[in-house]
Amino acid sequence: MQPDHLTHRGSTPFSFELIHTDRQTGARAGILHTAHGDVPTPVYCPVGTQATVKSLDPRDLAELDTPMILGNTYHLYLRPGADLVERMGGLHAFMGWHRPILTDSGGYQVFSLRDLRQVDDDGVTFRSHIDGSTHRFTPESVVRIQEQLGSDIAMVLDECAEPEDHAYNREALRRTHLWAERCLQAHQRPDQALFGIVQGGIHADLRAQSAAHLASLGFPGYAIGGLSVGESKADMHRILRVLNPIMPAAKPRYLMGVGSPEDIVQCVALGVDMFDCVLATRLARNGAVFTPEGRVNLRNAQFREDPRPIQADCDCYTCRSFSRAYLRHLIIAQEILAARLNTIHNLAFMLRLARDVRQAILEDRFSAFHDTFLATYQTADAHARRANRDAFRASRNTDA
RNA sequence: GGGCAGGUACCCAAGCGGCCAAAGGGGACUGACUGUAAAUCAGUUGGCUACGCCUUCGGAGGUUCGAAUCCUUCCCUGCCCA
Repeated sequence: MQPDHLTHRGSTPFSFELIHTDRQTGARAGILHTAHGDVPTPVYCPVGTQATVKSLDPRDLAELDTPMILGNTYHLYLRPGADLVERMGGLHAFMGWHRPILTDSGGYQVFSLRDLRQVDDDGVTFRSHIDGSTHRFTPESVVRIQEQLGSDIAMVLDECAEPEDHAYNREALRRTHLWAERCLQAHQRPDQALFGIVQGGIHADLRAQSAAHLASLGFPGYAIGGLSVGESKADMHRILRVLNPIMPAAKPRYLMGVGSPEDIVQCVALGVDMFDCVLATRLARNGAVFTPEGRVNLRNAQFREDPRPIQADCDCYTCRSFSRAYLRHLIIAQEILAARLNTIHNLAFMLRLARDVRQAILEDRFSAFHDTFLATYQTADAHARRANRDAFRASRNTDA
């Protein structure tokens, strides 16, 4: 369907081409060559956990020029089942998306579904969030499931931990390293890349140790997991600063589960090449949209009769066609179109941001881009927060 | 004209002597959301010179230490009978 994205490369279809490093910041621009086509980096990947980017279809994603999306091992294993997806021709064919797919291993569910699972050195046992049935995940089974799904990039099973507790993170790290080796051993599919995942919470010593150990195993790409799970931005940035100089420069760095628009800009400056995040799509479904001036909650009464599009200079279908007043109406009326139109805009915003960032890097002007973007975006954000805080205080004063 | 059932906050609706500024919905308003158990979740929703006071349960009057709750009367709504 997209011949331009089908660049097969024999038995080693995956590679990372580092094209340019920004002179001032060290931010990187490159290309991921995958079995289903090339992905320019830095890249932001929309999340399609259950073989769909919620509320959109592949045509929408193609129109947005989405380079790559995520799927999820845990969720697709439970429903509809990896065997079924395999019989249906693999995840790409099953969901009608023929560009690259990255699958998460279920490591995040170790964190998000922590009340429903038990971890031991050999793997993780989940009680299904759907029907309560018991399911065992091991490094080998997780690799096998992802091979059945046929994603272009698969992830090792890892233990995404609460970021604070040093002792627990050391244990989780030990297991994650054990599992990384076993995943590598088990992995067979030559048209699929398997990435390792650096863990270690907010602890620089553990992170350094993890990065070194995984590098010694020789993965084609490295993810940074266990961030943006409750720790402060300062901690997240500190850890990225620790990792930036010690992660293999020739391999892609994937910051899992991040982030917001400002996260993308800030973390690219700290050497990250790949991102994925549910934030854009989830916020969209809950009525919040991105603008260059910051996040806007379209439910707010101030937009009731606002004839403007979300963002005047945005070329997405939503901004070309609809007013804030209409979008607000759809949200308030709980119409499904609201989710779709808002999602289209938020993804357009994120994907454009990644493209703009990349262009700025290629032209050695990323530093200025970074400063300008954050000054505009964070100022608006700060204004909004201050206004909210004042309103909150005022309401407290009135109540008390 | 007679009989019956009703009139409670923005709407619907519980309460039927004190624990009632008044349950529960809805609506409205606000916030949160970062490898998706999320088209979800949380808070606010009479006023004020606020650890207390003022106004409010159709209107007016009364009983009572105390009334949304009991009594009288008037107004209004619905149904039934003339």
